[in-house]
Amino acid sequence: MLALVEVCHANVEAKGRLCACLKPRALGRLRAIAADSRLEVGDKIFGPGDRADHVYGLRQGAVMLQTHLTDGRRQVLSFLFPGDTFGFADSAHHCEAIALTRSSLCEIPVSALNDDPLLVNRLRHISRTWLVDTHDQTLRLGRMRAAERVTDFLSALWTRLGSPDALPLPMRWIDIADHLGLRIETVSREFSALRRLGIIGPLSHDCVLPIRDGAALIRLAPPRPPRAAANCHGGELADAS
Amino acid sequence: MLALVEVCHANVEAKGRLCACLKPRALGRLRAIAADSRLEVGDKIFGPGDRADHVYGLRQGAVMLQTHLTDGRRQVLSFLFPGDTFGFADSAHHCEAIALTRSSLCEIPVSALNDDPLLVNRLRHISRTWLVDTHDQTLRLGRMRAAERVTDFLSALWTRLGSPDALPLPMRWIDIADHLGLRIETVSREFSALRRLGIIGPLSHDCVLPIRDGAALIRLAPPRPPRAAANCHGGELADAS
DNA sequence: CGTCAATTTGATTAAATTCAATTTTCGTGG
DNA sequence: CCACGAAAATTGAATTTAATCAAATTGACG
Repeated sequence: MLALVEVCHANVEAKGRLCACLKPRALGRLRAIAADSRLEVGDKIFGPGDRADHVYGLRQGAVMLQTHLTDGRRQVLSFLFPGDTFGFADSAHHCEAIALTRSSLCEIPVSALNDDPLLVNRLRHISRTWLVDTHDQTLRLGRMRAAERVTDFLSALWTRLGSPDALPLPMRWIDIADHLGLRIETVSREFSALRRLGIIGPLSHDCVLPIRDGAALIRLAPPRPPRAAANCHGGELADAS
Repeated sequence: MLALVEVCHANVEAKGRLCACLKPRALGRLRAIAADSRLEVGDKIFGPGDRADHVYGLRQGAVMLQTHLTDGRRQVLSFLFPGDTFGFADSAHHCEAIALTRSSLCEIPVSALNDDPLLVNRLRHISRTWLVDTHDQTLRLGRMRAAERVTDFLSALWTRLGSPDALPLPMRWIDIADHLGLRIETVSREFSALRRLGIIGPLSHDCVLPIRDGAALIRLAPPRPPRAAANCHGGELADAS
């Protein structure tokens, strides 16, 4: 089964497709060492303190990363979708990874990743993408108001998933609230406002949000300065192939 | 001149000391390819869109990383101190690096870093440290109130610099405000409150903040679950030496 | 159909921002 | 060395935003 190839086509702007840009031979090696696993809703993939000896590629479903304060306050660090690669950490993980839906992922032992220079480069690229992404989130939390956080979150996700007609939102409001530094009520109010404006439709039974006016969604999010186009085939990857 | 060795001893918990854990031979190689540069207050090291062909080790002084929205709102992503390594990015930088004080740093061409597997590992370790750090900041912005952000920021910095009697704060209030997602007035009020409690002293002329009661500072910051001790000599570095 | 959980909506409150002065600090030049 | 002006920091209201409190509504599921 060509699982890893499927992953490659899963979504255009995934937070790192491990197998992207790999030549057939390297892809074959990767396929040989990757193990499959299936998850039910709420399953924990790893938690803080767990030994970080694998990286994970999300094939189907959705996952979130989160941390807690000891008093229970929670921050959802990010939502992961098919194609995303995660689990980067030193000896131990510092956050928790939870399946939002029934999911399937492939686990790759980090030891195996050190052998192939192409993969090492690929991983480096992915972890840099992660850093940029996290900085985006920092800006969102630090300098945007509630309505902006919601529209920016939605428009970023919409763009990342390739501007589809409907956005999968497999998480609950409370998860979005804990991601955006807001309360459930505020998230609900902002979604209601967007619905009233005709920008989004009502969330369907199967947790899919119709995007009625993507352009307006992007217009409502605070604009960032144009970013140089990141080319997956360029940069440090070139000199390794 | 043993600049990179100096860097190594600069501070205990730096956001990555590139030369840490290097054997003499590798250190020699690194020293051979590193270039020095000196910066004045406000100097830009790189900006968004600039080609990311070097990584930087801060030897003396202080630097901040920041991003902007087009309407001018700013987020200070992090403050860097001697020993910190920065500049990780794909082909282009996505944020701006500005010298807070007269500084000196060493520039290392990324091309040179790919040769030594020990350095590659070291860089991987550092960029993971970065990710953890950024996630800490996400939690701070997303789930802490103003007073907590300030005490958590100060106590983290205090710990990172080795619990000194006085903390160097070479940035202006506006920079701290833009880092913590607050306004200058709020930052000022919180510092005043801590001063009234006798936890900190008045900021001295040379931008040094006396820490009168570090234990109280840490007690006021919202506690995080205990984190597994990260050992610089352990983890993935072991299998490369 | 009834129950429980999640969401939505409204009213009130608390927190931080904004606005508005002052005060302090710092650099410059007399 | 001191005076002056500009910039930064402090402090005090007033205002705004989002949180909190409190129902009411919707929806999933047995």
